[in-house]
Formats: sequence, structure tokens, C-alpha cells
Amino acid sequence: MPELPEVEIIKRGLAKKIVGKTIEKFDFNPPKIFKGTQKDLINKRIISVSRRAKIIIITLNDQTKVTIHLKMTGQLIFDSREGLGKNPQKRIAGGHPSKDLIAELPNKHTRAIFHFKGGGVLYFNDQRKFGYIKIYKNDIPELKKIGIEGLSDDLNAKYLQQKGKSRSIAVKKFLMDQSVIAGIGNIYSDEALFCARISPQRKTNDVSNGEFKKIVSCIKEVLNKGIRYGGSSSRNYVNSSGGKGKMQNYFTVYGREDEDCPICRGKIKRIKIGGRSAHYCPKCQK
DNA sequence: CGTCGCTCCTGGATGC
DNA sequence: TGCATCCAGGAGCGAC
Repeated sequence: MPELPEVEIIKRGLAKKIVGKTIEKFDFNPPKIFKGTQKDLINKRIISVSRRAKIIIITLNDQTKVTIHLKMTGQLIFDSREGLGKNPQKRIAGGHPSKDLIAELPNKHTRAIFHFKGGGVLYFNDQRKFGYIKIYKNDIPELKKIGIEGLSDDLNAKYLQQKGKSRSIAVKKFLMDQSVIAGIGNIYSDEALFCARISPQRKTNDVSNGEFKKIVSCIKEVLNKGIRYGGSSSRNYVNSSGGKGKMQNYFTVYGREDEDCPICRGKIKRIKIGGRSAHYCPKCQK
């Protein structure tokens, strides 16, 4: 599911493709995925695309913020042509989706479509309808309680220990808490904890400063690795051109239940923590 | 305030 | 083959 690396890749791709474009038309369905009015968007020019936690923020020329959360199955795919499939001759300069996606856009999971003046279409697809597009004129309430970015230099062991010492939840849940660290989800929490050799079940108030130091450097390592490999596409993720990432080929534990631990060759286990699956090596992670 | 469990939703996998 | 059930999980919410 899109976590920090995947959303970051989408943001970078979108920034290249839609900054400077003016929105001509916006359609959406079902109603619950969009909060705002079309009027907030029409004839506005995109001046920037940014990211905070797992949320994409598109800023318009009047400072309106279009916030997009992909949740688990959301996709944002840009195509430089109008009338995909129907009018391939209308191709204009710029990138377009991977070949195998062209015939499928829009598809039955397309929930919203941005049409741009002079050509170009941005599709918001979301199989499970958990994702949303919300318009804000000023502050973005969803970002009020968001913690330090996973790749920020401000993320350090002292901060985590301070935040974790009064809490008794499993460290995996703690790492996924967006009010503590912004951007980590189920996949990268498993990967970071394997890297740090810490059991996902350990309680936060039982993790030492030295262990938090390892966790911090491992968080940065796995998130950077995720970005380097273009994100992970074990399920629905695709980038803004419709292409898949490669990070899933480099997972150490996530999705590898019963496979060999890359360190000790023991079996990787899958357990439930807070209703979510956690993958780890019981021998290597203490 | 912290923690837990439930909920949104679809489709692929599994079981009989 | 078909039908029922389970499972995936980000994040908000109510209960305690």
C-alpha cells in the first residue's frame, strides 16, 4: 500500500507532469471520495505538488490545497492524451502510461478524473474507495497531528524514546503511528524492524536508546531503498505513469512467511499485531 | 489521554 | 463449478 516511498515517487512524477497546467474539468464518483466543489478547481493553475506523510498536496494558484490520500489501493496516473484508447492519434508531447494500462483507463476503479487545458488527464483510481480527494482553502486538518517525517534529520532516537517511554504498545504499531513518524505503514515497519533486529512485539517503553538509534537509521535505510527501487508493487501500487516499482523484490521479511531468513536461514514468521500482520525472524529479532 | 476493536470497501484466495 | 467465508490494511471513531 502506498507508504512514504510510494507516495514520494508519485509526487515526484506528478510534479514533472502537471505543474503549470490548468484544470479544465473535474469529474468524480462516488460522491464520498470528494469533499469540495468543482468550482474550487476549474480554471485554476497548479503551482506545486508536495507530500506530507502519505498525503499528496496539490497547490493551486489561489493557494487552494487539493489533498489526496491513496489509502491502500489508490492510484494517480497521468496520461498526456485525451480520450485514451479512443483517440490515440491525439497524443501530445510528454509521458503516457505503460502500454498494458492504456486500454484500461479510465477503468471501473476510476473514481475521479482531472482534465487539463491543452491536453492531459489525471486519473484517480481506487479499488476499495478508502482514498479521498479533499479541498482546503487554509490549513489541512489531517496534517495537524502528524509527526516527524520518516526521512527528516529531525527524526532521532531521543525523540522516539521521549514519545515512546510513556506508551506500552508494540513497537511496530508505534512506528506506524502517523502522529509519531509520518509515512511508515505495515510494509516498511516490518522491514525497518528486521533491519534493526528488534522484535515487532517489543513494547515501546522497553526499547533502549541504543535500539532506537538502530531503528532510526534502519527507517531511513529502508525508506531510501524503497524510493531507490521506485516503490513496492506487491499489490496495487503503480507510479504516476502506471508503472510498477521493484522494491517488493528486495523485501527481507514482508510477505515472506515460511521463507528463509536472509541472515540465519531460519523460518520467517507471521503474527498479528493490532489486527495487522507482522513478519519477522524470531531468531534474529529480539 | 492511551489503547483496543470496529469500520469503511473490493476482489483474490481458500474451503467445502 | 459455485458459493460462502476469510483476508489484505490506513486511519478515524467510539468505548472504556
